[in-house]
Amino acid sequence: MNVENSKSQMRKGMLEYCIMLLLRRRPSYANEIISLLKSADMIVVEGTLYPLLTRLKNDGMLRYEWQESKQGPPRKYYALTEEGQEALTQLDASWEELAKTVAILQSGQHLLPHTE
Amino acid sequence: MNVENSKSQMRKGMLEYCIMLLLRRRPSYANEIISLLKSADMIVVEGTLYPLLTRLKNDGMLRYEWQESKQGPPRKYYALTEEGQEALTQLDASWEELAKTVAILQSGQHLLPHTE
DNA sequence: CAAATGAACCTTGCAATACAAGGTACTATA
DNA sequence: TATAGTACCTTGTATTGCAAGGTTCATTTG
Repeated sequence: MNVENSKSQMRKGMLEYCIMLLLRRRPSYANEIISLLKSADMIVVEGTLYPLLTRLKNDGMLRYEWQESKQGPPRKYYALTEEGQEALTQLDASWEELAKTVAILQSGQHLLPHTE
Repeated sequence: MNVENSKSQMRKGMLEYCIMLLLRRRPSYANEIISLLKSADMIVVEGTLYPLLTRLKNDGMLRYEWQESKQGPPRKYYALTEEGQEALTQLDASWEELAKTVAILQSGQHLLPHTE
């Protein structure tokens, strides 16, 4: 992921950002991520999440580790890499900017001098 | 546009919202919208904007009106319809929610009780 | 007055991606 | 041993942002 592109990505979706925020706290596996996001009122489904996790892993943002579970099959725990942590820091900044932009648009300060 | 769908849309892009925010202030035409968004640090290009305006118009959110210009060809001024204004109010609320969700995720309050 | 420039409009094709739907494998329980 | 539950993943479709290219009209310039 390059940072130039991040604002563009952010326009499309907050999802990557939200998932990385989750993983900043602690490693997690797909079904847990879905539950956690649901508990934060953000809906995600498997068909969205799996490709996204793979994408982030291929971009070097995440790595995973198989871990046995006491109930059911083993789980693939994803965690942020060093690179992922740095990227996330930049996404934090992008989110700040985006929120600021929206605030400006909401307040109407975007008005240009009347050039007519 | 149905409101059920709006949060989903918002995940993908803030663009519709931002454009409707602009038009809440006053009617505007495509090139001006691009300039205004640029001045608010949000990049949009023609190939994105025209289809989007058409979509919003077809959904009943916008209407337009031709207006002569002192320089160059006439301009198509877009404005929010009644319905568009109502939808925008709901988008305001969706944005609130999204921002709150992000805040929760940033703070780590999303952690579920450890079910192991 | 012809040509170039600029400002407005719009369309087409591509790539990314969210989601619905469906599929596989392992574990535990009935 | 069959069913349910939990985990993994893939495929196909629809949306949509964007790059690139195209048209029209008015003004300016050669």
